[in-house]
Amino acid sequence: MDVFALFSARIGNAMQVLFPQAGADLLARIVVEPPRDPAHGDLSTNAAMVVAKPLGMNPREVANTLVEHFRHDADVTSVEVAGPGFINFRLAAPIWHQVLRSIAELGDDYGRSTLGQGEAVNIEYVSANPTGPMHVGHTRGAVFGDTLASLMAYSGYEVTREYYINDTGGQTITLGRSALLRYREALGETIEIPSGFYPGDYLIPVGQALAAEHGRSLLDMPEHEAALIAREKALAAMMDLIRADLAQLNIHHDVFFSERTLHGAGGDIELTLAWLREMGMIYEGRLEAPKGKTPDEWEDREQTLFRATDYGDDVDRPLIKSDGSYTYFAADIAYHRNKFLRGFKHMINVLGADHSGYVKRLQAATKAVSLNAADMDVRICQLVRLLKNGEPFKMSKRSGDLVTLADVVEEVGADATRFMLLYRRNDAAMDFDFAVVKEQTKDNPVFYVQYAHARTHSIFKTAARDLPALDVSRSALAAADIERIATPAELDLVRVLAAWPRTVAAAAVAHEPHRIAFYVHELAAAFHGFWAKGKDDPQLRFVNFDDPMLTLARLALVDAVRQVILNALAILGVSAPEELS
RNA sequence: GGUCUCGUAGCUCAGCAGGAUAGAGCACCGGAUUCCUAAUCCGGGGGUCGUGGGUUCGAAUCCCGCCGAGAUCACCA
Repeated sequence: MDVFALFSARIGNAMQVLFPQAGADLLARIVVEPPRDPAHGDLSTNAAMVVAKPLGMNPREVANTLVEHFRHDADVTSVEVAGPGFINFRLAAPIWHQVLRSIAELGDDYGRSTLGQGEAVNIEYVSANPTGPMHVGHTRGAVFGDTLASLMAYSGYEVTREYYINDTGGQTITLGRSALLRYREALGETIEIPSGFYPGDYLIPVGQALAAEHGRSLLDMPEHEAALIAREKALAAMMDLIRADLAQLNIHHDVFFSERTLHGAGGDIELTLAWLREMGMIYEGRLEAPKGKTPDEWEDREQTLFRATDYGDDVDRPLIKSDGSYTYFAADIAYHRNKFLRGFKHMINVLGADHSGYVKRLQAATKAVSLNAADMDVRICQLVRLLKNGEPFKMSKRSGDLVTLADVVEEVGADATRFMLLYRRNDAAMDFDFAVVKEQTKDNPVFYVQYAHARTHSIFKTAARDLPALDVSRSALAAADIERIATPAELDLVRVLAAWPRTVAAAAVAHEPHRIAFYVHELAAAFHGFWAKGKDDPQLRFVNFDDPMLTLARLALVDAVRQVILNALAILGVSAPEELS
């Protein structure tokens, strides 16, 4: 149950009855939300202010009419007009008790919704080039995309997690040639790796595998042929490497889409270009050189262009290179048409900061190939600056100067990595300080939240120790006399729990998983705060020797907190240990 | 030069599809431990929300100009 949704509906209905002259579009602007200042009550609505002016009425007059309507509502203890025309509600205890029952009943599903109405969403993230292990730069987008996918799935969307493999083009040839050098090395030659090649150690096993499989036979064929064989081996090995890296953060994709399958005669690129041509979205023309910074090798030539400007892009985009092959973007248009034809009307791409210039053309492509039937949201993850005690930090174990994802996970663990990366908005650059992340104090939000969860379990242990006769099974908790939850401090905690469904829905709509991280931190704080009240006032302790029934009711509250923390951490992909060592 | 993102307390950041006196953590100051894990809690000081306009009953939030920081700019993927 979502109290805000409940009252939003009730207030909407009341307004419709009381002010039939107000249109549906006007009523849609009414918001029911928790006031920023808790002193103003539990719920607040702007209904009167929204409606007043268009109806030529005084806001307070409208408000008073609505207040009269709710004055005798049993679920409302007080309702009053405030400020310029806000209406503040204070809800009766039974409403909060219903929230607790609802959490117990729904369990893992408390917060789950049908917001997405089962619509298919394709979320593409990571899509790192298969030329080496994952580095930190990829990690933020990987965690963000994975969590967004979980969030959307939890909110009723049919989510497909997709990875686009760039397994064609010049860099893959370079990869093949680099692997070939390692092959020679495996055969006993002393090699030197020229600049422009991939120098990382991670290609050594690929060279060894090639030697084991082919003996010396690759040496007898032309380099470019041997490189193609080496390329296949290397690509497969790199994808295995990347999958293993992602698995360390519990990130998995449903679909690995190979760019290569788009190419070739009768392939998607060819079909898409033919279709675009038919639709008049392609023409032959010239582009102006970019102003300010003219590339050295700029060549003014007539080329095949996609009318991206018709769909909001800044310039039209080339589709065919001077050597006759397709541009990367041509493949990307075909790829997004492929997504659309697979039934996705909602697409989300998670990209790194270096792709910010790519957003408009991607959206243009999506609009064009779907004839405006699909939407594309591009979430840019800004840079992560690695620090150690405030100093810029570099580690390198596996690949040149880069800090790898595996390095980070090894250093701070998967939970901390995920949580810290999610405890920021995606579109702001962030610092990631290893020293802080490794700390096990309240300065570290991961441990703060996990500790709150562990504490809920610890309370149950205490209860079992101190009141061994008390039945605290699931069914006993469900039958607890929940009305005993009545002090203001307890109800404040329930209020935080009540905000969970609303928080999830808002985060899903906005595509902002960080809100989940902030919420669960807030819930942990509310819980720790209530726990500490038991120090000053033993009556507020969860476990009360003299009153087993009150204890049981309080344990039901603790269980609800446990459940909601668990639900939030599940979306974030962070584990919820029952005790911290 | 174009485009995109960001600019909120000394520091790191929230601010929920414009709302009522702008919040949290760190740091700083002062408290709480015979008692459910002090891995925690309570209190205090500290901000012209970069800046100037505009829209609105109402702007940190939306629009425009300017200043500053970062990213990016055909034929790489």
